[in-house]
Amino acid sequence: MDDWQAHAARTLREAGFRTGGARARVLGVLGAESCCLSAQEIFARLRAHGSPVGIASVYRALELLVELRLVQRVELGEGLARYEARRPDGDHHHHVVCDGCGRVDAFSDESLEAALAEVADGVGFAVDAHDVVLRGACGDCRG
Amino acid sequence: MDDWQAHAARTLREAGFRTGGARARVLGVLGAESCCLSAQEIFARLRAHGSPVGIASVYRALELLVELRLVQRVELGEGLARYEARRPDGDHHHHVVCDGCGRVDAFSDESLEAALAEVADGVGFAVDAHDVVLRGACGDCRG
DNA sequence: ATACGTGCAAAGTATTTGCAAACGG
DNA sequence: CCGTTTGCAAATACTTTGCACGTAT
Repeated sequence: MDDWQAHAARTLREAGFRTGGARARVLGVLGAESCCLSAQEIFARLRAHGSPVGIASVYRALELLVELRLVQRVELGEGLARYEARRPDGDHHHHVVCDGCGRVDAFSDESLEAALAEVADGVGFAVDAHDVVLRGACGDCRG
Repeated sequence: MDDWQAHAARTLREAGFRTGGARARVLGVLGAESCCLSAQEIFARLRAHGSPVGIASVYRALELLVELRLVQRVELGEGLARYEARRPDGDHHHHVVCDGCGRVDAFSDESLEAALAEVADGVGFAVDAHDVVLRGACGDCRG
């Protein structure tokens, strides 16, 4: 569970980046959370924790982590971006969003992944990531 | 091809909305375009065409059209929303985005849709829409 | 005539950028 | 030490809201 954080820190160092300070604290927050967080949420948690981190540093750290493929950027139709750790395997999932209350659940499915892999070969791009978002009404909001 | 525009106008009227003015002009732009446009792009086209439409009206029209399920809202990771006509059938597609140059292509795949339909039954939500975005390098940007 | 729609301008949020000070190696 | 990283504040960009005027029905 903490594996990812160590892996990410090592990858950063190997790529020539320093790891002290804000960058490491962002890693800490993302590593502790299983699902997607917004930049503002990460910022708020760090501040609540007493870290005098700046919002700009959070954005810069996230941008770098996405570039290094350590973090996945996700958009759920809220007009903001969310970020989550890209863990080695077994954890790959997608999201379903409630149009009524905004609730977000995660799901994963083998045959969906298989279909996606096949489609990726058909388009003319070298695909290295994908996102799926389902949209509808959750149990509480149906009626 | 123009079918959708007429269908949308009729749906609006039946739902009790008036169709003159900005609303109709937004329909015109969306109906003429096969792929996703941003609110700002729609606004720019109308202005270029000489229509003194306001950006707020474009956003309000799009919000309404999305609510009536006449338009699909799409996010491709650019930090803005895109919109495209929801045509009856045969036109359902998804997008693949180049991380290098931002180029967007469309694709569609039967077995992917089948997998999505099956997954939709498994989550606890009443799913009524889905989005898939593939991300990678286009032919020109690979190297 | 009257409620709905519209354009403009101002406000609100998320995100980016410039810069001097702080910091890691 | 020296270049990277950071926090702050200002700037951008997209989107929403308030309001008075115009318009379809």
